[in-house]
Amino acid sequence: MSSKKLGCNFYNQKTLQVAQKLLGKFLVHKIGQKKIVGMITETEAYCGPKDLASHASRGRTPRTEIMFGQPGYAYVYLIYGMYYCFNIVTERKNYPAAVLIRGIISDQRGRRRPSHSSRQNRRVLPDQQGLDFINGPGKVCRYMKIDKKLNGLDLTENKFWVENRGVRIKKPTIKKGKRIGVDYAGKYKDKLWRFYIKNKK
DNA sequence: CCTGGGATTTTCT
DNA sequence: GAAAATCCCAGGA
Repeated sequence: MSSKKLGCNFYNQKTLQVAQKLLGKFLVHKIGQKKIVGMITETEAYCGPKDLASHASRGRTPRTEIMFGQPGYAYVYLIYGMYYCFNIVTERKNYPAAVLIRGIISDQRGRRRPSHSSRQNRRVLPDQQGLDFINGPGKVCRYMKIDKKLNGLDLTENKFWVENRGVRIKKPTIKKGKRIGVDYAGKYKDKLWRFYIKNKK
């Protein structure tokens, strides 16, 4: 079985590298006896203190402190009052960088979404192969049951991690695009720092 | 196809 | 007090 949890060394590489290498890796969240699993299909890189799209570009704040920490930790924040976004901290301590997980595929067909405010009990629509495509950082967190309690968690421990199951994404199947929702970021807004697997978006 | 607005709360100014 | 690394739905063309 080639199923190996990614360690600190993996995350301590250039963020643009980590963002691409995370495609095809599996996110695992263990809750009691159960695991929620999804294969990562879309990521975005947030690279260093000068990246105006990054929360860390305005320096250390209570929220962004984790981005300045060790690689391999979870950075989870709430946006628009109702959605969480999950990132993985990359690169060395004191260099603020992270990869946002924007999309996954799950093989757990027909799961009900966790109830959420007034919108309850809607199903994730499976495709013909019985896979659930989950596109968007807010939906990834809803599906994986990621919330602020996981902020600051060490992803090399045994609660929430990323593992390699031997899926290899060939270079030509990795597509690049502009990051989403960062029009305010000046010359950084058009960087092609979003990565996704061809035909899995 | 497109545009616009509501939900809801943390964060920074 | 405004904006935010979002999502969903309604309405018009």
